[in-house]
Amino acid sequence: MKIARVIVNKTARAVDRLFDYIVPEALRDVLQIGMVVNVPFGKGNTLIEGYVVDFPESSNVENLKEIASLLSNEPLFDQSLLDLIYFMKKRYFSTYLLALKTVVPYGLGLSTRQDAGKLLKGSQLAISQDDAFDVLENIRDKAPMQARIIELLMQNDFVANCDIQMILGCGISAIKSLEKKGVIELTEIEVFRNPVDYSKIEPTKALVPTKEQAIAINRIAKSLSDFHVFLLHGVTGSGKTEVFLQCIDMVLSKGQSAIVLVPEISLTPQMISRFAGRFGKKIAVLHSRLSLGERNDEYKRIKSGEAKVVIGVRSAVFAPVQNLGLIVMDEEHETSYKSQTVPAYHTREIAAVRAKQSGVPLVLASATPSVESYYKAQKGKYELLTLNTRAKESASMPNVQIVDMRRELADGNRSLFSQQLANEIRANLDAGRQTILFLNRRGFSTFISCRSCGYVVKCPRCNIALTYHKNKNHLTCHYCGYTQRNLNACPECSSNYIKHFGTGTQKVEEELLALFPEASILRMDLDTVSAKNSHQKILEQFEKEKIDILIGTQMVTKGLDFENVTLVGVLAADMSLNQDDYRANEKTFDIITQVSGRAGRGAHAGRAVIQTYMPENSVLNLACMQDYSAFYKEEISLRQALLYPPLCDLLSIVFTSFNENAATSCAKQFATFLQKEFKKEQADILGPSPCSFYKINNKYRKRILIKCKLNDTIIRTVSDYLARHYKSKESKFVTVSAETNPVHIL
DNA sequence: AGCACGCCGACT
DNA sequence: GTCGGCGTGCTC
Repeated sequence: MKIARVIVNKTARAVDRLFDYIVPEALRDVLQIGMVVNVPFGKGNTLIEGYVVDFPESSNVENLKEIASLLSNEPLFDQSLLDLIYFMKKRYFSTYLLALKTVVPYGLGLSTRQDAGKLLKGSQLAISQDDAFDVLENIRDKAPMQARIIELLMQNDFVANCDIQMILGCGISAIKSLEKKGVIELTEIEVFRNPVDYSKIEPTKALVPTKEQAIAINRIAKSLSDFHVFLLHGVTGSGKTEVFLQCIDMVLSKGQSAIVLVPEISLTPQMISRFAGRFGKKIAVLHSRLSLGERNDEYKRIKSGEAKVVIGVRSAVFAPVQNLGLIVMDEEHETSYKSQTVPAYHTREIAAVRAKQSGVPLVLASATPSVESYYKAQKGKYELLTLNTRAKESASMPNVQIVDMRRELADGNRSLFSQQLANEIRANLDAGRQTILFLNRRGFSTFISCRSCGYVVKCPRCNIALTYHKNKNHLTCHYCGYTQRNLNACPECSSNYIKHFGTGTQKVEEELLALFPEASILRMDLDTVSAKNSHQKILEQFEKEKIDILIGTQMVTKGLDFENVTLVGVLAADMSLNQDDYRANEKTFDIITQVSGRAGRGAHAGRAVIQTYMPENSVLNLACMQDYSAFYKEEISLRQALLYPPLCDLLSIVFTSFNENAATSCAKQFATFLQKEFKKEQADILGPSPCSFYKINNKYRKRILIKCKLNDTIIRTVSDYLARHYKSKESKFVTVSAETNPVHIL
């Protein structure tokens, strides 16, 4: 009797196990690991999807049920991706199913179709998720196909009509009748069609490498058939991309494939055309704006071996390439490489596992490497390759000045702009050059406070200061969306001195317009970058329409390369320096370096002005001098002294509950248990303490933070606890989640 | 997650 | 006496 072991398509942690089924006679020779089957499950023997992971000799379970049918002709994953699924389940405290769905995105096994045209017609829900649940219950029996369409739309905001028909095998009529009922609405959206427009691509040839580039290329070339991690540390403009291109070329000539990982924000048409120019139609592009059908098409091209160079964001690290020969990870320090949902994997770790599996090199690259990676390079775990000079000789490093804002205040200047920055902006306007103004901290909100009694207007659900939106004159909670009317008088002391406070990009824009009424100004922040492609459009507008000043948040720091920008202003460096996060220094160094690297890319000398209330701060000063290794030395000794990563791992365990006491007692119990359990381990157990955002959507959140070197014992102890918790009654009131090395400790 | 079993209150 | 509420427990 042949037995298949499967992961079942049930999200609950209670069924996070492998299940055995009898393989029917007809499938005995057909069934392979990675295939999708229908299996009877539970008391009602309802059919659900199962994913084959093993063919065990025997099973401990009696009365096995039989697989009902085969759903896919070819496997969704192979043994090495399966190993990755197991690795992720363990390392990131995930379930089998969530790990599987991360490695193998939805719909992969299904047939694909070609679609042409720039506008794609599709459907999206016209009702709320909650209402959708109600509708779902009402029509599930009467119109099962419509129910499945609603389910699909509840998981994906927008799905193209043709994709719905392809995935569910339905006709247009089911979609139309949902539209008639008002459950969905059909709209046309512009999608990133055929990711690459080859008609506009000019083929390019390899450039002659600089001395430093040649050394790096040769060194990587020598390790092409070994697992080896390189850290390519190259100053901005030093030509890292050319190094990748030439290494990939060598990989291709060996008949192998390469994966190139980039942060979402760097995956611009310019970036893509650079690879397309060199490798033509051998490239595949994977990013979040592809339609389901397009993603399927790209996966198919990758799987078949037609596409040999995969360029993509975080999730592209799972691309099912044939005969992997190299993985490149650009801007390796970027925090967007860390997933924020379960399994909260770090792309760098996954890339290392895959490179090791295939016995090929991994190249990490950055102008400001993460302290973790540089530490590993210092310890000899990674090999450091350095590019110190800019590839274009004409481009010089910018002149950076730090301005003391305390002095400005003492001199009676209470505006957001120091005298010096104002003068520089004026000079730039007169010279017809462009300026970028950078306000750290995304969405640093204009909160409302009373200057008479100190009362701050907060969200009644989340206890977070509400953000003032001037154009609508209302207050909004950026966590749960709670919105209320603006206040004229303080609810505490009735004073009229209740005003908005703090600095947002809107405020900067206002003050700037008052100072320079003739200047054309463009703002780029979360409010203006909401529509699809808008980020790119704003940048194009800035470049083409010769806008004088661009004001923005983090978004303006990346990938801008405009010849005519000769001045960059950082309005309040202190905001990022004073964040409550152990990486505040690292983030600040990164941002200031990137920002000052933006100026002076062309023939004209660039200037940067950094405004701060702590002008003597060494992080700021080292960033201005672009002295990474001095910064690293300082920072690593700090991390050493306080025991922070990379000298240990941080394990965050969050307890969430509607019942405050339940969250607290559950967290306390676990903390006590861990204290006992980890006596032999070198582990610091902090808390339980309230999360920085203690109350979100009426749920209370307590956290235990474990500082330790993650090892198998610690991982097992925590995941055993999670498993036990989800079997107990307590799990009904308290949800527990664990995350390794979170990016934000909120 | 779903589904069945089972043990209590309100009905023809 | 029975119908149905949802608390409890299991799923190869």
